[in-house]
Amino acid sequence: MGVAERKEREKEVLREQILTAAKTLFLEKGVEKTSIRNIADLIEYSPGSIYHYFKDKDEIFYALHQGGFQQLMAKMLVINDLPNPMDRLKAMGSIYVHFGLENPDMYDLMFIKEAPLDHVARTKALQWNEGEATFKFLRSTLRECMEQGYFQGHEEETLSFLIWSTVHGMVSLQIRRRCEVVLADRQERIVKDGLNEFFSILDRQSS
Amino acid sequence: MGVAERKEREKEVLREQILTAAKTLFLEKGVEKTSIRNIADLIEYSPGSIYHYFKDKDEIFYALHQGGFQQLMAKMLVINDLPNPMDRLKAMGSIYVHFGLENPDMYDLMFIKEAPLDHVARTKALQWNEGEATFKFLRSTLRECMEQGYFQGHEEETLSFLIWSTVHGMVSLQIRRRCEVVLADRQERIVKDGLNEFFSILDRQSS
DNA sequence: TTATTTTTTAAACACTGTTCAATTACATTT
DNA sequence: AAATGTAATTGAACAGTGTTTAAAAAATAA
Repeated sequence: MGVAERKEREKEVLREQILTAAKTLFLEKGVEKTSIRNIADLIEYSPGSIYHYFKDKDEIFYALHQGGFQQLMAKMLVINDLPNPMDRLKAMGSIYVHFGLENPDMYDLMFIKEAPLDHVARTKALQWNEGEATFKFLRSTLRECMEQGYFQGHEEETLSFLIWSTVHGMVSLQIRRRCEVVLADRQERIVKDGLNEFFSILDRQSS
Repeated sequence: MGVAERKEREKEVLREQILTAAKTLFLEKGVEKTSIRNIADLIEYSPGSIYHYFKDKDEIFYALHQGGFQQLMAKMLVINDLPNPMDRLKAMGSIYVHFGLENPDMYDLMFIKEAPLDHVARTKALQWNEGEATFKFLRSTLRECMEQGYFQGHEEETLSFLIWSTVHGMVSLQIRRRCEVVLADRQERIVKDGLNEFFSILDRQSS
């Protein structure tokens, strides 16, 4: 009687096909220009059939953004090698910024676009788990830094938010093309240079 | 023979009507949900007529974003009262953040949305003048701070970008609903609290 | 008045996300 | 093997989008 299980698996296969097609199109054209009909064309199904696997377009891009968080988290895990928490904190910053610069569309979806958060808001009950897990990771690293005497007089959660904001700010200004304000020959390097300035400030935050 | 001038004025009046209608709709529904047909309905013209005054939708929202920069710049000018450049720098940060929190849709248009920069890119020759003027204002304030001994060992343009990124990061994470990661009762205050943590770090950057 | 230019319009084009009744495919029961 | 019931799939339709264009209307100039 394994037929129900088999059908369940087949359903999962098609769900993955939809996501793969969506990701392919999204990475070459962006979210807005990836239509349900485009996705349907690519997997050779009718547009309506997509709606048997996802309740709307936002849910598709929510699922893609989840994949992005898995990618980012996998990269983050290598910092566990570093014994010094301050080194870990800076490594997290580097990984985060590089992920954003190398995967601008995925970063955009994860941290700028409205679609994933719209989906979270509609399917109430849960919060934005993906962001929460990443933020907790930053918080715990910062806590260890504070235990070693860094950032005295600061509040852990607020300072975590401030640090996240700094790296997010740089990456998102770059992705959304607001770096035109700096000299043309600097635009390529401004985020990496900014990150190093940030590190030198962080280093000075010990007692 | 002032007829050409009169017609020029009349054309300008209608242009302003379009912008006023666009701003009204945009502030209550956002950019994406403000359609050319909506705007046309509001000013009681046909949709096609809009295109005699603006070459496309992006140009309309570019014009609105210009208005936002005028608003922000007007608020910024009051800092000239402060004699201490470090006070001015912090006041700029406060004004910037408060502007973003009080005018989230306009901030979004100015610093996050693609539309205005798409228009800048299409009408080549010029860069993003609005952003550039604001950035220069920050740079000159920071330069004065550095002349007074703050931020030694830092590079002016890069540090300006870093500071801008920090405040932009906080505001944009809030506007795009990524602040759900902090405790619910903190979400209202997290940006203002973060700004204060930032100020305390800035204060420590003197020799 | 006629001619010319400018402004305005309605219709069309090629799209979009989403819904839904009807059809097809498949598994279970008789 | 035939009939039944369920799940998957489809095509058409709905109500919208930005934009273009030929034609009409209005305003100005001759």
